[in-house]
Amino acid sequence: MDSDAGSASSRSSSPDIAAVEGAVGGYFPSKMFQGYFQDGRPDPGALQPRKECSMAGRPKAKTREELTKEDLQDLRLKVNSRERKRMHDLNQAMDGLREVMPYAQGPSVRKLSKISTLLLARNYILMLSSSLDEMKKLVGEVYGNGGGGNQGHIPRRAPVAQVTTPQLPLHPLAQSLHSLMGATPPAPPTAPSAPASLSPPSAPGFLAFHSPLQGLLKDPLHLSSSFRHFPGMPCPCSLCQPLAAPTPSLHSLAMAWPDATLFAPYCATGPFSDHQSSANLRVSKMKGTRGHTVTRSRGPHSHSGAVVSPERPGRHRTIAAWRRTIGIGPGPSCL
DNA sequence: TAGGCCATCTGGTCCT
DNA sequence: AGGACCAGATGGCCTA
Repeated sequence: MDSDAGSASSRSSSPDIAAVEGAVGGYFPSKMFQGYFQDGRPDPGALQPRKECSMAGRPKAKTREELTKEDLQDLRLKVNSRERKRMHDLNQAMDGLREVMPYAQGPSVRKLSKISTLLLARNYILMLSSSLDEMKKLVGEVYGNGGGGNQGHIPRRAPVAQVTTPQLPLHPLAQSLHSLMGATPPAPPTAPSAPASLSPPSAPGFLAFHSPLQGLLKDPLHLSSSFRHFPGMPCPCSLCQPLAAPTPSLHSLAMAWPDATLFAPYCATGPFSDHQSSANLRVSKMKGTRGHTVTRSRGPHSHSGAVVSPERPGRHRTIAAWRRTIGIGPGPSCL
């Protein structure tokens, strides 16, 4: 019944999950890849002694033809176990990616599907890249033509949101930037900003989320104290209510729904272009059905049993259904 | 009930 | 030879 006979396999194709999780915030640091190469990859040196030992203490290994039915079964179980572990590691890496994605996370939120995670990650990277380029342009325009020897350094340490005060004529890009920054009200001088644990460590400041307190105050549904608020992400709080027409500006990047920005390429060309599941964002209110680790047998060959605790997906709700539930308007046409 | 998503098994291929 | 990787097949769970 136990198909996990090979669980003690010393080889792994995946990064050491403990090493990855031990990294700050579970983010994707170089540590991850260090862990991958140092801990996850096969270590010939570590294997060598065992091999020698086994060779010394045992008769010559059987050839394929010499393997008995039991031997073949054991081999098959070992292979199955390795494959299972490989897929589990892959899923854990996928979870690590989900953790840093700009999308609501919490016990009451359905996690992104694999394909959605990958597509969102891709578009998120593209969005950050374009935002960074725009930021560079903006900084260059603001400080590059001052001519008064101010080039090359920021004249004051105030946040950008304070730089763009009403007294100053705002460059259109600066206005967009201000809109972005304005999504997060200035914190009191002594009050700490949003906990770092709630922000992707590498996300630029202008992409930071609303503070948890603000989200709680603005969130009429009180979805969850751990509900993350991201600019541009589907969020029931009043700040995120306006639906902006999808334009390439920073402002729209901040205010548009993810399916209009991060998911736009997918909506246009992906398999979800037909109906409500376009964004394939699942939201669940079913506590207890998500994130649980259960043991069950599945698949046509589950005769071997002991299928290793796969994570069971909870109830699925498309983002369209989620919108209906929380009473916000329809999204872009792709939905 | 259909479709989407998922986990698992399995056999083949490639690499060390 | 053994392991990693891959893709196909299969069946379960869930939502619309």
